[in-house]
Amino acid sequence: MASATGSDHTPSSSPNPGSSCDDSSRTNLIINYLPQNLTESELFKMFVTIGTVTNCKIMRDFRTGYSYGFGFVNYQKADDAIRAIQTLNGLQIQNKRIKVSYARPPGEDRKETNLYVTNLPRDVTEDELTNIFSAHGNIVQMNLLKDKITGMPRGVAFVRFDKREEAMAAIEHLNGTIPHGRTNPISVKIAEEHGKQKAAYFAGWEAGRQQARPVGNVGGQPQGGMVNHGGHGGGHGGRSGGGGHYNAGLPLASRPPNAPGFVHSSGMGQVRPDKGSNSSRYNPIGMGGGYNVYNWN
DNA sequence: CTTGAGCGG
Repeated sequence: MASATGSDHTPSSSPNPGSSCDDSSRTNLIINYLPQNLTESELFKMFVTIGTVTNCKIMRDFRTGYSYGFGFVNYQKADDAIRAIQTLNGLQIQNKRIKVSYARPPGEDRKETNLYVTNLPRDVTEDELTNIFSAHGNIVQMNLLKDKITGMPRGVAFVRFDKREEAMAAIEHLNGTIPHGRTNPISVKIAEEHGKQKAAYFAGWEAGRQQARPVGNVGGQPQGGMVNHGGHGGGHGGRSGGGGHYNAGLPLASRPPNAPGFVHSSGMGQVRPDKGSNSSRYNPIGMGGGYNVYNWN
């Protein structure tokens, strides 16, 4: 590497820019921390500035259309994917800072990588958490929960690993153990994911609450109103992955906040406070090599 | 008792 010969180190080197070369592992990207209101059309518009996009998808709840805040973009050329990471990773969009990194190869186990950690010392820091958990794998994301009212740390955290085996190793080695210099053992287990359902339900409830009084329906089905907005761009310019249906005509959550008749519940409404972007959170960005842990900047 | 949104079609 160090030899300073002319060295045009074209990595992937495209011998035939028109045939085969289907390294989906080098062209497929996952985009994290998308703003809730971002549409696939807007996502596509951003990434097509780099190169030809063959697929663009934002993951949503099936029933409500509520965005999960991440999506996929597949490029035709691997070089464009690299440039997209270099150019768009960490870009601030509205109240979020998106992350652009390679998507995982198919077939890999990507479930159960998120850990729910409780009974932590109240004064634990992200640094300390990182030190403890990184011994068992690549920490991809971390979130120290704080009390909503007092703002004080709750001794609860989420730690997401890259691979499931790493998460399992962390459980094996850390669950029930006492952190150095402490007296209480911490609890480490797989995080439940019912939060998705809750958010989806909440979005559906929020969407339907303005057109029918919650008389007997409180807690019932979201009963949305077939809004079906969504910037259906239609084709996204080029063959943007045939699957471009946004949820198949279901109650949508993407309701304009200023829509007529929209009641902004002043007490608790707010589908998502959004917590002021990702400011004080550990959000390492994977660049280059794959989905490794890197830092912002 | 578990966040915001890190892996689909």
